[in-house]
Parts: sequence; structure tokens; C-alpha cells
Amino acid sequence: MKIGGLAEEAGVSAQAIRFYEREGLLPRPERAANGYRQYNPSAAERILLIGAAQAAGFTLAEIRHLPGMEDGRREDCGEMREELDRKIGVVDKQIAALRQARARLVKLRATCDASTSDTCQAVDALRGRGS
Amino acid sequence: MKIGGLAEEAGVSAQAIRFYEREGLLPRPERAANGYRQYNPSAAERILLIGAAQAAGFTLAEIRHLPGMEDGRREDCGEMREELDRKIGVVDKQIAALRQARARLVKLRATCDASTSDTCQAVDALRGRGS
DNA sequence: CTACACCTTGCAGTATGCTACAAGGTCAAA
DNA sequence: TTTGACCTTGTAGCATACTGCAAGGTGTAG
Repeated sequence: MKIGGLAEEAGVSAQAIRFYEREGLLPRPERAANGYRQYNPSAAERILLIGAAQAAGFTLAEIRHLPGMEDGRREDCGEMREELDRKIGVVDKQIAALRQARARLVKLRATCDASTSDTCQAVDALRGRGS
Repeated sequence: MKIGGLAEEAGVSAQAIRFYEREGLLPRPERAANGYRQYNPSAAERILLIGAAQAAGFTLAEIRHLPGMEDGRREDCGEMREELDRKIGVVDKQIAALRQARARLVKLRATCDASTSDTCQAVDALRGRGS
């Protein structure tokens, strides 16, 4: 199977596959006599795995070093657990930051709604001069 | 006041101030005879405003076009309200995405904890083959 | 006079996850 | 034979919010 077929099967672009290969997320495939990459059917699974890990919030750099991505070291759940705990902590922080930002926005909106004067005071509130 | 003094007062770098100016977030200041930028004391407020808007989740591009940033059109709270509503919606979507990612991670962790075999099955779960 | 801190400009680099393009080789069908 | 679809490589670009550097001018203190 050539790169285009794999791309279609995995739902990504051929360039993305080459990019993953360059970045060490995919093993280098065999080459046909003409230099074309030759993939076996299981290659698509690996790409789908990358997508799933991304959807779970891992960056490509993290995925590359995810225990279990490299064949041959699937023992050691502890390492995986640590990685997951760390990542959950990061995601929690991101959520907290976004919530804080949201609270600020809602407060600004309230200032906006409460504006009785002709001029909008939301920007002043942003500045810290407002309520 | 020169750029270094303003930078210190506003708590940003001089390069950041030049960057804001280039990007249209700050008005071009007067220049002294030697070419140095000359700021009046109120300039720091404007920079602090940028920081506050960033903290509220606005990007620099959005801040640049935020009603109220340009002097002279502070009426029209409606426009500001629209912008805030739009931004709140965006932040909500980001929070939802992160929550979904977190749920995936927690599920993976559970798979990890439940692994009775020697090999860690979390990666398989990521793949979709697991529980 | 010299050292040193500050200012000017412009350009390059950072991280992320790709996409797009150029310039060329390969292969099957019409 | 020529067209067209596919493959190869390398390089550049996107958006974001800056930082850092080079090469030079300016201003003040000793």
C-alpha cells in the first residue's frame, strides 16, 4: 500500500504521514524499487492511535515518548499512569485558566449591560477603574 | 519618558512595546530630536489595558479591534456586548473540549489501574480496542 | 577620552502541527 | 506519445506573542 492509500484509510493527508515519520511518530516504512513508501495494513492503526492520543490532549512530542508507542515496552503501567496524571493536572490548570477568563468576560458583560451613560464603560472596567 | 521607563512602569519589555506599536495596538508616540520615542504618563495605562484584555482571553488581533480601544468611539455598547458574547462562546467551547479530553484521560487512567495482565492496556484503550 | 547604559532599525528564531509549493521521477491508460 | 495521477525531496509559510541579536547612534559619568 502506498502513502496515498494509507492517507485515505487513516483519514489524514499524505504530507501529515511524512511529517509524522520525520518527527519519529511513525517507523520508517520499507521502500519499493522506485523509492515509494510501502505500508502494511496495520500502519493505519498506528496513525489512528496518534489521532486518539491527540484528542486526549497529548501533543505530538508527548505522543512520541508515550510508553507503549514504541513496540517492546508495554510492561510498566506505572510510567503510563504517571504520564496520565501529569497530563490530567495540566488539563485541569488549562480549564481553571479558561474559567477565570470566562468569569472576567461575564463581569465585563454585566458592566456593559449596566451602563446607563452614553459611553460604554466595559473598557474602563477592563482597565480596573470600573465597579 | 523614554521606552525603557515606560516598559518598567507597565511591567513589559521595551521590545514588547515596539511590537505593540508595530501591530497597531499602541499609537505612535512623539519622537525627541534624537529619534527616541517620547511617552506621556498615560501610556502605561494603555499597556495595562492590553494585558487586562489578554487575561480576559482576547488575542492581540481582537484587542486591536476592540471597540473602545480607539479613542473617539466609546458609545455603542452593543458592539462591545456582541464581541463579549462571541468570546464567551469561544471560551465555552474551549472549556468543553478540554473537559472531553480530561474525561478521556481519566478513562485511560482507569484502564491503567484495572490492568491485571503484565502489559499495560491503556494504549490499547486509546486505540479503541479496550473496554 | 572612554566606558557604559540606553536608544534606533530590521531580521531571525521560538513552539505547534501541519499545509503548500517547486521540481522532478514513475506508472497506467488512451 | 502524451496526459494525468501519483510518488519523491526539500523548502517555505501559517498563526501567536513575543524574544534576541546585530550594527549602529546617543547621552552621561568618570
